[in-house]
Parts: sequence; structure tokens; C-alpha cells
Amino acid sequence: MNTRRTRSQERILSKLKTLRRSLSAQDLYLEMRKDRQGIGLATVYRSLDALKREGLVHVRILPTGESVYSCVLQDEHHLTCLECGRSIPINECPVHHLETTLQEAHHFKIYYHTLEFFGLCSECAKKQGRSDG
Amino acid sequence: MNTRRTRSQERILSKLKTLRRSLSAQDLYLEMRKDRQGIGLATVYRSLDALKREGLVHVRILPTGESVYSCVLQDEHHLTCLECGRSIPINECPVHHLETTLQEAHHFKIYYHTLEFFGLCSECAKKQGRSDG
DNA sequence: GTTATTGCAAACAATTTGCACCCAC
DNA sequence: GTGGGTGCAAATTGTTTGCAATAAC
Repeated sequence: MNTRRTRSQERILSKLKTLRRSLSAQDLYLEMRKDRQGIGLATVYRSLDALKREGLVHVRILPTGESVYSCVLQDEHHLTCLECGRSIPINECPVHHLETTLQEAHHFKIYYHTLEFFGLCSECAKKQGRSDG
Repeated sequence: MNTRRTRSQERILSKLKTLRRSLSAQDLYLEMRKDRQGIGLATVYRSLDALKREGLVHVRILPTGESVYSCVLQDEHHLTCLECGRSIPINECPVHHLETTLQEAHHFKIYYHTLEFFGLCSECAKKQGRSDG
């Protein structure tokens, strides 16, 4: 792998750093177009893929199947409702410290992890109880 | 939500229980067809969606974007290589005990969680080092 | 000048949806 | 007989790929 980065990769990385949040490739594409920075959608995907493989951006796949990319260093975990799809961010991350152990045990260079909880939010749980009994 | 399950849902649930592993909807569709159990692909998706919302099957999305379904109760977590895509299953799960706390803190009924680590396997890390410098 | 990168559009694949048919109650 | 469940095929959507034009070194 090259340490060298293409112009598009630089642009995308810097955009992600500026926005400081997770974005889908499509959203990122639109964001880059809004700036006078023309770019092709394919290039966005290709660049994100390269950055991902270098460990510079983290990828999380939403329950919709859409991938979202970020370069924030802080973990981003959620409680996601299977019924309404809403996500609640959580702060806890009991996993980070495990990475070191795992890296050594499996000879595997870990860049990041994803951790997501699924279930029912209080509102949907209420509705379900109602129609159930 | 109904506690009542359709015939297709029962079939799929039982198939998942028998196979005891994660399957994509497409694979499951093929498996069900192999048995003389004709079923439509759309029905597989619809049934899986219903079972998912009842918390009876767990869904994990592969890096390819494909969803895989299972009804095993044991956690299934992996180290996945961003370069070659191979996945190594891991046994540790430092998260399970957190579920109770989270449920109470957020009034959220948690059915399951996903936890995946991403990085480079030893082989790909070697290759990268080589072409890098 | 040569090679890698880019943009566009077409291709692809997983999933969802519309609708007619059928089964269970 | 009615309403939900089902299968099929078409539609949708996110992503990838082929290829010619272009930029970088």
C-alpha cells in the first residue's frame, strides 16, 4: 500500500475531518459537490475504500445496508430500534481495552471496531405491548 | 406485534435452528428450495424481517453489505481483515454484561448486539509492509 | 511520455414492493 | 367469504466496474 494519497483522497479526508461526523458515500458526494469541488461518485467510493484500508477512516454499516464513513477517533456506538429504526448514541465502550489483547492473541492489527445494540425503544415496546395483549 | 407466526416464519426459524449458523437471505432461500420446501425469495425477506423485529433472529451485516441471519444465542464476533476480507471468529465478549445497564439507562429493550473488529490480518500486514517501504 | 487517477454511465447485487392468487379461519 | 400470507417479477438503491479523457510525475 502507498502512503501517498491522491488528491481526491486528501479532499475527502479533510472533508470528513471538518464535518466531524459519519456520512454515507452519497452524502459525502453531495457535500463535495456543494463546495465548488467537483468529484465523481465512483471516485468517492474508490477513495473511501483506499482510506478505509489504510485505517484512516472507519466504516459502519447501518441497518439499511448503507455504509457510513468517519475519521473521528472516538468510538461511536448506538442502540438501534428494530421497529422504528431510530438510533440512540451511547458513550460507554467496554471494548477498547480488549483490542490490545486481541491484537496479540491473533496477530491482527486492529484499526477500529463497531459495536451496536439492537432491540426496541421504549415507544415501540409500548406499542407492541398494546397490540399484543 | 403478533405472537402468532406464519408458516414461512416457522419454517425459516426451524431451518436456522437446524443449521446453527449465520446465513444470508439468499443462502437461506436456496437451502429452503433444496428441501422440497418451495418458498419465494420475497417471503424469506419478509419472514426474516418479522422474526428480527420479534428478537427471534439476530442480524449482522457483512462488510460486503449483505445481511446474515442467525438464531444462535451465543454471541458471534469477528476480526475482519479490511484487505482480504477474511474473518476470524473470536470468543471473548466483554459486552454482554453491559446490556442490563444500558437497558435500564435508556429504557430500551435490548435483544442482541453486534461487535466486530476491523484491521489487517498478519498476512496482509506483511504484504503491506513489503510494498510500502 | 508514461502511469495512475478520474468521471461518467452501464452493470451489478441485495433488497423491497405491487399485485394477483391462495390458504386458513 | 374475507383477510392475511405468498410468489413472482419489476422496481429501487447502494455500490462497483469498464473505459476514455486527464492529471501527475
